[in-house]
Amino acid sequence: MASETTDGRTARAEAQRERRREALLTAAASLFAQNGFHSTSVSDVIDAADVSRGTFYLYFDSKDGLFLQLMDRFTGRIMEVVRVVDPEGSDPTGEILSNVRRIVDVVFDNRDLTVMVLREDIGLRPEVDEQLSRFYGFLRDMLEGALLNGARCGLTREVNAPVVATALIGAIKEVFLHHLVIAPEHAPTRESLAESLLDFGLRGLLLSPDRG
Amino acid sequence: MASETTDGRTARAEAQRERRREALLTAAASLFAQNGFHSTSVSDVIDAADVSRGTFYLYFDSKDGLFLQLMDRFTGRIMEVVRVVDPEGSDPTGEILSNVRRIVDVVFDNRDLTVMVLREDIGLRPEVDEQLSRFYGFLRDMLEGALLNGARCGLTREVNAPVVATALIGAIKEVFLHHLVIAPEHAPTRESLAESLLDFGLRGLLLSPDRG
Amino acid sequence: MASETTDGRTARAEAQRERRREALLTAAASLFAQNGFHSTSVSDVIDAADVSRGTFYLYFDSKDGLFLQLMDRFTGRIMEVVRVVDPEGSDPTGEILSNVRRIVDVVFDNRDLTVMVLREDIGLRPEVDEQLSRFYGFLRDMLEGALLNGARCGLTREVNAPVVATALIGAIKEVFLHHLVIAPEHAPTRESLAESLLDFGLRGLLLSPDRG
Amino acid sequence: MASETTDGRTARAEAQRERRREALLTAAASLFAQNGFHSTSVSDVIDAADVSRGTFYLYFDSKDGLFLQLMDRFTGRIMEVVRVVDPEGSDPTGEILSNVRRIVDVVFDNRDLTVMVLREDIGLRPEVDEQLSRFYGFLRDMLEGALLNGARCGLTREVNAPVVATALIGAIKEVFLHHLVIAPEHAPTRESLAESLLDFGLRGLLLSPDRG
DNA sequence: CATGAATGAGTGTTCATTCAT
DNA sequence: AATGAATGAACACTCATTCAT
Repeated sequence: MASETTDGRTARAEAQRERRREALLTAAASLFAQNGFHSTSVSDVIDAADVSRGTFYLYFDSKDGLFLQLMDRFTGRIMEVVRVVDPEGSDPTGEILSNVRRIVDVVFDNRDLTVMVLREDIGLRPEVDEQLSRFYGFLRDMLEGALLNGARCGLTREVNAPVVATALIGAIKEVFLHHLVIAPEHAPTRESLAESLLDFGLRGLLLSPDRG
Repeated sequence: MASETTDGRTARAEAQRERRREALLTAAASLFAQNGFHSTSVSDVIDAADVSRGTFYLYFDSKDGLFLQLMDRFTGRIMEVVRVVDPEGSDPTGEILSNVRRIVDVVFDNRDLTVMVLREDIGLRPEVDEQLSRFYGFLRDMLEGALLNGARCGLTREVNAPVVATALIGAIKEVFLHHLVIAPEHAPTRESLAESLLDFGLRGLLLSPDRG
Repeated sequence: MASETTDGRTARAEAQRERRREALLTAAASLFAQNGFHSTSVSDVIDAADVSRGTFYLYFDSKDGLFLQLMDRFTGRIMEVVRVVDPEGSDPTGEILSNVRRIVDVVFDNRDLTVMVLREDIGLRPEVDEQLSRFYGFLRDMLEGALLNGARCGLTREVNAPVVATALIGAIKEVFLHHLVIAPEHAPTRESLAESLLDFGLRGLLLSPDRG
Repeated sequence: MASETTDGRTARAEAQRERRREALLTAAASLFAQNGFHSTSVSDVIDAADVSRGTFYLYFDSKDGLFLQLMDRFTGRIMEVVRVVDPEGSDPTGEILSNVRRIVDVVFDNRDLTVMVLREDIGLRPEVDEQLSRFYGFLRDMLEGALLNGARCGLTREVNAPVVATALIGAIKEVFLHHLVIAPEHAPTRESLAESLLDFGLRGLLLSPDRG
């Protein structure tokens, strides 16, 4: 009985802890996305989450630590939904489209996280860098692999895979950033966005590749 | 004679001024590129330029003013070098390649400025925003115009011009950022970089455009 | 019990806060009185109050805000103590004397505040101005009203009320400033000061009013 | 001849010097009057006088030195026009009125200087203090003497001379300050101002001195 | 576990004064 | 004599982090 009560208490406390934690993360994501990391103070975050100053540091090591956890969430969710495409499978471009669609879904369902990460620059703080490098490295490897596979199977042209992979990542980032931050009022539907991205990436612009 | 002496003195003073100014701009560009705007203090800049605190404010209104001037330099140099492409001219893709080559030249000759600008986020400080918006707006207009013209002349496929223009800008930014910051040791030659960019942008990835 | 403990803690914390606050206000009043607003830096104040830099801004918005609060204290205490004089009452000059005595008391009990306010000039900082205007406006209205009432009842001569009210204020200010700052060693007693002020204000200098 | 030429040059140079000096003094008086000593920078002064930075320090030791010279001008002009009143002369109150009129004239003819001095507080900078003390001491002595003389001759009542002298000075200062700074639009004529001051000072407010 | 008062290093900026030309 | 570029100490203020309660 006593232990059950204690468990009950512990459970309630645990739930409370989780709620607080989530409140802080959500508030921070929103603020970081809206005003950037530097312009968001710990005060802003604890005010928005309605949590005391000291409590903040019970949940996170530092402002940087909070940011890293948020970034972790985002990169994790993206990496979860990206699947290796088998170029010799029955429908490789369909698989690519599925990947893009799933990414678009994660992005649209985590706007604040996305904007926050897209805004963060590489090369400034070591820990952030390390994580972002891992993330973009993962994406780049995925894309490079697909490009090489595609070329090997005669599906795609032979291209400078590292450059093109980087370019594709940049293209995707910019399109998302544009529609989430700069001109959110003109945001297309998820489906049309996914198709435009794919269309652009796969087919390029020339009417016939032989004319260039 | 007297006036010549005076002129000589004035000219020498003027030259000295210009040297100081340049020292400050160069030092600042390097620091902003390396550590970002927020992590670079005025103290860092004046230490690097070996100039006193007060002198800094003789040359620039504020830290923001300095940043804006640097950004101006970069955006100005890029915009100087981009020419409208006539899709009905004798060699439109050649003209595009020339544009890309000139941009690559400006970027490689102004690494610090490039990195500094590429790192700067839109949506945080109004004055910076305004200028960046103008810059990217200019690029986007240029690209959209080219896409529409190309489509009208039957040179390129009809695409969602705004999205594709945005994607192209992102692709270019990421490639530059990657080669200047993330993996400078793997930087390709200017020429191969220009060609890869063009190749990617114009031709896409699929072997035949009909296969998508 | 638990709540009592909590209350006790809260109360103790509250008292500590109030002590700090008072230390800052007192230190600042003394420094402002002695060296003036401009020559007193925030560093001076926090050194005198033995408080850290950040703590200062926990209690006051700004150096200006601190000054305004001090001014508020003084003007408030004076205005609390001034009563409208009924010229048709049984002893109007007695009531005036009471007012003067009460003012003298506030002044002598708040030397630093008095000196600080008397030294502050109108016409330089808007917020200070506003408050000083209200204060002197209050005094002027009081005096003008008394002069007009007095004249209506045949108690005083008809005078240029606005000018005379201003002159009386100046007279009082100068006398206080003189005795508090310039020659504090010759300071008369409160009583004799009050009487001299009144004597001067009410009766003027001529032996007989008919001789001027 | 040569010496005449030199003299001519010297004279011209001297005149030029004097003109510059005057330009600086005039500009400074205006700025000090309008914005106060602390809010007026050396830059403001040299801009207004159209003189270079270095030149300023050829004419004045420091910003403080400039202020002292201006104060000197004002106190000198006032002290020049104040004459000792002979209480046993044929028209002592007439002489007092003449004094007041002359002071009013100096004040109205040197508004900037007057405002500047009236705004300056005693007790902050030693050199300014010394001079202001001399000035107000002079006025006070003058007034105290007159009061004692007047009382001795049976012209005025016996009053607490030091207090009343101080009060009179304060009254005059406040009235001038009020009409020059706070409400210049309601400024009375010189004559009516002089009369109001005198009327107030000499006759006080009570209808009959016996009724108080 | 939760609190919020306290901290102090650090920020961008100003300005009276100096001095080489 | 005249200039104006250069100086650097000083300023008001911020904010991530700590810790006694």
